[in-house]
Amino acid sequence: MADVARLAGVSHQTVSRVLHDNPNVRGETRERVLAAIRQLNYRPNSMARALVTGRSKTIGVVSSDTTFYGPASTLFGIERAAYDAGYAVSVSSLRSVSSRNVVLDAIQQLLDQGVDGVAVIAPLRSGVDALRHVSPDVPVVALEAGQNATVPVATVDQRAGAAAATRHLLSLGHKTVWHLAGPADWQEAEERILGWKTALEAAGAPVPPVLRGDWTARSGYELGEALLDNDNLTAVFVGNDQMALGLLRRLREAGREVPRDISLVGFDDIPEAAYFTPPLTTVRQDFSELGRRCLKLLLSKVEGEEHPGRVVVAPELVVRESTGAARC
Amino acid sequence: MADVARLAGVSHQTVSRVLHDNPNVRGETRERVLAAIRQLNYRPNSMARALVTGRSKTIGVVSSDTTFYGPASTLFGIERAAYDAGYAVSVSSLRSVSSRNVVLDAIQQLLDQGVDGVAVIAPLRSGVDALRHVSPDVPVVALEAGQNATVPVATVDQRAGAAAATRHLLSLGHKTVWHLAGPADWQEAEERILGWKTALEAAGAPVPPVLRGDWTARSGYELGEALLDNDNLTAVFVGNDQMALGLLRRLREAGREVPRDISLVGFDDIPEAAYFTPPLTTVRQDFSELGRRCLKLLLSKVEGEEHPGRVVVAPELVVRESTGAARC
DNA sequence: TTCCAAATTGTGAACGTTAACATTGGTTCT
DNA sequence: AGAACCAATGTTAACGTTCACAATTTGGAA
Repeated sequence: MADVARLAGVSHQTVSRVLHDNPNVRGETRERVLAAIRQLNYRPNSMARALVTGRSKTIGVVSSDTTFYGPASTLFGIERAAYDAGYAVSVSSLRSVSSRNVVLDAIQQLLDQGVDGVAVIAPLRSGVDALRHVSPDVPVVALEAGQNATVPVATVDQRAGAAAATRHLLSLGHKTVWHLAGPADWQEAEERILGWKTALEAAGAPVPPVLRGDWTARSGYELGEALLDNDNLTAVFVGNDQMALGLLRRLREAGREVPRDISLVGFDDIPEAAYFTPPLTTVRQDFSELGRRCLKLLLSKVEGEEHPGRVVVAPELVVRESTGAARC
Repeated sequence: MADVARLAGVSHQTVSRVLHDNPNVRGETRERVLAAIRQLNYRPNSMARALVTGRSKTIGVVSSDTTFYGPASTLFGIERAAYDAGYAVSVSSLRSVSSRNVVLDAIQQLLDQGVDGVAVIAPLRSGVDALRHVSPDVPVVALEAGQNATVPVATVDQRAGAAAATRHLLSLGHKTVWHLAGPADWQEAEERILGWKTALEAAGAPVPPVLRGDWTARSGYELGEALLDNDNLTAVFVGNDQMALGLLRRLREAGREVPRDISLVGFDDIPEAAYFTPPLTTVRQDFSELGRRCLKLLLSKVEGEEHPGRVVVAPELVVRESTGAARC
């Protein structure tokens, strides 16, 4: 910067002013500085800037498992939103969310690293619990966390999605809908159970016991066993598309045809869902929108502005061919 | 830091020395400083440190499409390796790799942001081409780039994987193997074609024309059409698992059974592959290993050390139920 | 004791930027 | 004409580290 100033015959401060589009610079001077910048191929040093301003224009994202479709898409959504807002993104993925300290440590590490704020993709209960221990003045927002979080939350309305899926099946004439849920410590799994149960009760339908999977296709396959024992089974709302895939496979092996014998609804709308056999009816989450809203929330918290404690994105039921009318 | 020094009754430099485990500090002094650090809950400012050392202990990753399984896993692999090496990771995902400037701009932006080095997940030809224009002294390594790159490359041996898949099918008695490839501008797609073709030629089998998909299940489904026209078709090596899924669906619709009528091999081993109908034989890539090797390569380039221009990770054929002996 | 080397600690100046205030010169107003 | 302002620019001091030395203390050997 000193070099640029010297070449342009001005002080470093004037260079700084040109860089910041400060209006109090004569047009001719500005041109001279700009020319010097180009000639020397000068790039501002963001570290020095961050050091003096206390702002790094970087946000941190701590994510549990970036190989799952949901977290990965969420991360991607945040990244795009951040880029558009002129922010860089630093990620920290946890190998396990076992102890609550893991989450807190990751946040602290990101903060030490100089990020302006942190978004925590905390689909697990334990992760949400950890957030209870961050002091309210550190700029942290959570994604996919439940109601009772102490930090601002951006989330897709899981309950509404589950309810829509359940109502869809009921409206096709099914007497009731079984539910193959995700692991108990996943917040989303609980929300989906709640939405499913509420919809069932509202329709006066019996509420079957909840089956627990672990989101993998394998668990969907294995839980198919328990489901098959039951012979008045005609409709299943599955907690995510992968498990639905596993279940689909198990049902086929058992000679049950979808949707003729059994109707299935998944959750997530992974890109492959439209190519399952049969194409899967599922609930789509808009991760781009979620990322945008999350970032907006985070930045307003960084700026210390007024902000809502919770933003909610609506999911969308995508009807394909895995659901059909109940057999009489 | 000044506060810590004051509280411990030493100079700031001594605090710095304690922080760096410098041996020339008396044990008792070290304890006093450590106590002060704890008491004040002091955290070193990484910006200030980076400013003076010129090292930020951060690497950048530019990635094309983090929603595809390959790039996402690669990113995750790098992140883990970086974490273990004490490095933070800053990501920059491109919405499109259309123009070559997009890649260069992303690299420059990361560099401006202060990263020590950049790993480019550049599966597209255009991305690789862009790398030709980065000067050899900027610490950049590419992943999944081809042979003719001018920067160091870490990659999975696509050719070996494709050859293994093809040989597996030939060994089951199939007269030849068709190939459903990825888009022409994807480096990996070309490498897989090359491996497939080489294996075919080595076995003296005829080489059918290459079919081009775009990695999505949809394209696999649609290209099934062209494949079905051909009636001496018994084996297909598909460029990735998603397309295999789509093809699987198309074959089922056409009444062709897998593996009885047609054998299929995919590529990637996505978590769902084991739960396709039937479970998919595929080629697994070890992304953790790739991430580790890539990081090692990048860091040695950052340090200006001696390093190999190219590291290669071996893939692994995973045999499941989508492949069987050719019908006589 | 006396002195030298090693071990320990301290000092001042960087790193590259922005913030706050000071200075200059030219207008405008009275 | 003089004061008072405004626009344009410059000056100095931070920000929180590390680096290169300088200064002090310590422990033995002479």
